[in-house]
Amino acid sequence: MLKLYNSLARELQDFRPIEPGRVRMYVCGMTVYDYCHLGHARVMVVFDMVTRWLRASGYQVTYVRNITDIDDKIIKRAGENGESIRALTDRFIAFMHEDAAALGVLKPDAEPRATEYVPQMLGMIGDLEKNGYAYVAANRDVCYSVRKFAGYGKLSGKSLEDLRAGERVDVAAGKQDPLDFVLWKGAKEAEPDEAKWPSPWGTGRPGWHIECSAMSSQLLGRHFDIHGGGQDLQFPHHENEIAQSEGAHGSTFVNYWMHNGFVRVDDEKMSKSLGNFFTIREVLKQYDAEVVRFFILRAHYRSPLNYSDAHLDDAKHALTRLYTALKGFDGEAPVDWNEAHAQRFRAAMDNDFGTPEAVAVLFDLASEVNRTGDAQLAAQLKALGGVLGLLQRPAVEFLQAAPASGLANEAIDAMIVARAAAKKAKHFAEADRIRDELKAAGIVLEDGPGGTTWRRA
RNA sequence: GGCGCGAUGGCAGAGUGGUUAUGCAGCGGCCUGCAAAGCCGUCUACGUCGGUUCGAUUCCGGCUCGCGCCUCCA
Repeated sequence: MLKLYNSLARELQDFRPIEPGRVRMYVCGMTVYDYCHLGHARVMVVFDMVTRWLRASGYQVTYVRNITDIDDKIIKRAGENGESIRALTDRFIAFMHEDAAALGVLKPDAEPRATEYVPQMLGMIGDLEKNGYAYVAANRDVCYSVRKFAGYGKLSGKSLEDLRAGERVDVAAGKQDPLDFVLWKGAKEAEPDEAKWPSPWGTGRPGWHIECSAMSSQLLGRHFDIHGGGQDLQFPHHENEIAQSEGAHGSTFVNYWMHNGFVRVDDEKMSKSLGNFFTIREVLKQYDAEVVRFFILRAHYRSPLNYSDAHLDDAKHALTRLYTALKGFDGEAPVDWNEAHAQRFRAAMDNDFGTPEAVAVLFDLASEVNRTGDAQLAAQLKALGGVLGLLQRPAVEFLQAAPASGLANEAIDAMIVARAAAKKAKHFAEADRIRDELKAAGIVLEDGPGGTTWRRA
């Protein structure tokens, strides 16, 4: 039985889908006006892992991850670049897909773009108005009246009073309550036509939160199983989603809320506003994408994850150990779930997606493979790694994966041949010289019974 | 100020009321021409003060420190 930590209840709960055998999950994706950074990588990898584990557990999963392609920052950036909003967002969606693919993230079942669901959002705002939750503010924005929604604060654990006490934002013109948020933003003269849609409340564009309420109910139904995203979305974004969806539909929105922890740099949250972020493609110039995925999965999804070169190097060495164990085995087989390691793996994953422990099982399995040379266990190792989206390449390909600049394979092979000749002639000084030369170039030699193999350090 | 999370060995990072996490790094040994890889063995732990208990790193409370949210942010 899968247990997961439900942010809404703030406790570990047994997972029971609404419909037996079927899971419907929605995750808040990216706002596409810039490259994805490591924080985005974490969300993508974490919920990819969740999807894979649910599927491995026999569920039929429908996974939706949205794309926010209209908001203040997008309008601003497109203006700065002198390009259309569509051109800007299309470009960064393509980059996002490249990054996701590199990290072994499978495509969600649907990736709705906000701009394609404006009619559904308007319908929902209409329902909210009808139900008494929405009002038109003095500045023509349509706002949500949080005090009308009895459950406001249930996800973030905040009360309206607490929130008001810490108020540090200027109250937008015309809001009845500082915490009210915008459902529909009235159009500004200076904004491009591309950012304007007609509506019963005048020309404008959607507020940020309404898209997720509209798209999730459209694609998954009004009531679905899991809603995920980064911890920073818990408040106000997800709190507002609940207020909108439950206010409009009058029924429960989501059963389980999952929030992944932040990626940090020097013990501080990596974020756009702090400017301390590394883009995925920046990191991938230096590290193999699978190392980055492994680095993310080696920590529990709710824990903070500190980024540094030293930690990535550590992850690389660790992953190298797993691939080294797999070297020389090319058999593949589906996971044998009756086998002892697989059972431990399952127990770890069923405990709130305990990937750190699941990865530890992989290492135990690797030791066993090294000790016994058992091909079946090697296949099991590869298959279990596959459940996490790891270890699927031929071992030699990973071990010899070439960095941007480095010695060509042919040159390495030639030097190994020369060294073998020197060794045969007992010219060990010459053999060692060649080995040292390769080592200086980042190539490590390993002499085995079947000859010499190499890998990149 | 309000709300919440966390503090584990040199580093990273799990977990558990009493028995080895795991990886990297270190040390000793085996293997090797010497190495590397691998194998065997091994050293560094559970912030602090109290409480509960036969027994607490694990449960409860105080304290200290760190982090997050309360503003766009995955």
